[in-house]
Amino acid sequence: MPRPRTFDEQTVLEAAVRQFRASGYAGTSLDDISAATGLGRGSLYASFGDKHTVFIKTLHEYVRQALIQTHEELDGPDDTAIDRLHAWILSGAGFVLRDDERFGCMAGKFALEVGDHDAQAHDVILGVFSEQQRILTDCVAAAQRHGDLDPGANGCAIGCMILSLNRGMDVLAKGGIGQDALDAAAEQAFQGLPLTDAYRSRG
Amino acid sequence: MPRPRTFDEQTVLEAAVRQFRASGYAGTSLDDISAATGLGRGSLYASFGDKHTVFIKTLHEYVRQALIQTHEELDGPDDTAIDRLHAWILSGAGFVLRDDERFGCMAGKFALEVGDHDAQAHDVILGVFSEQQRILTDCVAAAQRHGDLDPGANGCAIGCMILSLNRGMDVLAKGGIGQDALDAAAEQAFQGLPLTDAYRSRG
DNA sequence: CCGGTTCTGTACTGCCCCGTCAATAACTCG
DNA sequence: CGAGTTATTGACGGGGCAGTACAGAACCGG
Repeated sequence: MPRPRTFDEQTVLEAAVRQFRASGYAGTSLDDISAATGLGRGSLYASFGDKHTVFIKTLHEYVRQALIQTHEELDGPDDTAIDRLHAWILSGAGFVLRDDERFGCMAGKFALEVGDHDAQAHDVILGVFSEQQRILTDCVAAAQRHGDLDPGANGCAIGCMILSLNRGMDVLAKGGIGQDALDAAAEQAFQGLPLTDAYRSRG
Repeated sequence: MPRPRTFDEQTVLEAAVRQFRASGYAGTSLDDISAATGLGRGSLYASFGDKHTVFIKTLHEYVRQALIQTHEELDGPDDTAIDRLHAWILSGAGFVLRDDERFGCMAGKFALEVGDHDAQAHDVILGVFSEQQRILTDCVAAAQRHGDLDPGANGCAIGCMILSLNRGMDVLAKGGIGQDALDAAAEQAFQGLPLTDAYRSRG
């Protein structure tokens, strides 16, 4: 009975994510989204609502994928938890540069652009930051259980510190600070964790 | 002979800085700037050029003031260098919240918004980040001279790490992460510096 | 008091943008 | 094969935007 859609909702959202990440919220017009997704303006409105609704949906889509990725990178057995943390900290340095299209973290970008005056976006962004911090804290706890990190350390503070560092590296990388400096800073931060003698003598 | 200006260039630039920080580049119209500064559009064009020129000038103005402030906070005698570093790291946590108008670092904001496709802005931003990193590195060196930090440590990496952490805290604070968590993360980062036994036993 | 020079405000133009609407196309069930 | 339902397209209107142009106001030396 009904005419079927000719587009895949997921694909459209991913294109919209790229567009918003490239141009920001205020800098992206509906025509841009229309061009990026291949959908006409009418179809966009019919299927996704107005510009702000599209934006929130793309933000949700990004968060969904980002959290999947963060889980993949940090969840795992206790005995390699410290290695996962190490890799994650270092990866932050090259995140912007490795990324195919040189985007940084979308949540970070929009925390600064619309975090103040867009309550819906703020909620989504706070959600992803909180969850990433939680995943990091879990990974720290795993490393503590395995005896690689001081069991008396404040895992929550360490998680927040690592997350903060990663977001900051996005900013500096976008600002033009070189990868060498960021790599050295990341390694410095890792060495500053309360690593146990057991880990240091082994590593 | 000529009719004198009724505005102070500095004051106008400061108002423009506030406006751009509040709304971003794409989100700020010339009417917004006109309203914020009290100048008509004609005066703006005659005195400051077009929108992008105004923006670059405001960015320069911000950078000028930010670097003055960073010098004030970090320059000083060797024996209190470690305390200045400590205070600076902790202050990053409350930067956004302490700030009267809850802005974060302007350079960080625009590194993410226009860093990719605005070469002039990129240069200014890279300049302030590089200089802040240098000031931090100098302060680290001072603390090393005084025996509070391991003299073998890589001061440049530490400076970059601290700067990265500060920019990241702006992002997380804007994203809604609470000040308590950020304070704890900042203290964690400071304790992770290669502090000497001499400092720890004293402090 | 007056003229020249500079500043200031407003009105204007052309463009883009958001959101909507009506007409058209595609599909499936009967 | 036709009718009803839904997707899609392209065009339209109201509004805001950047940048310009022009007329008037303010000032100061003579």
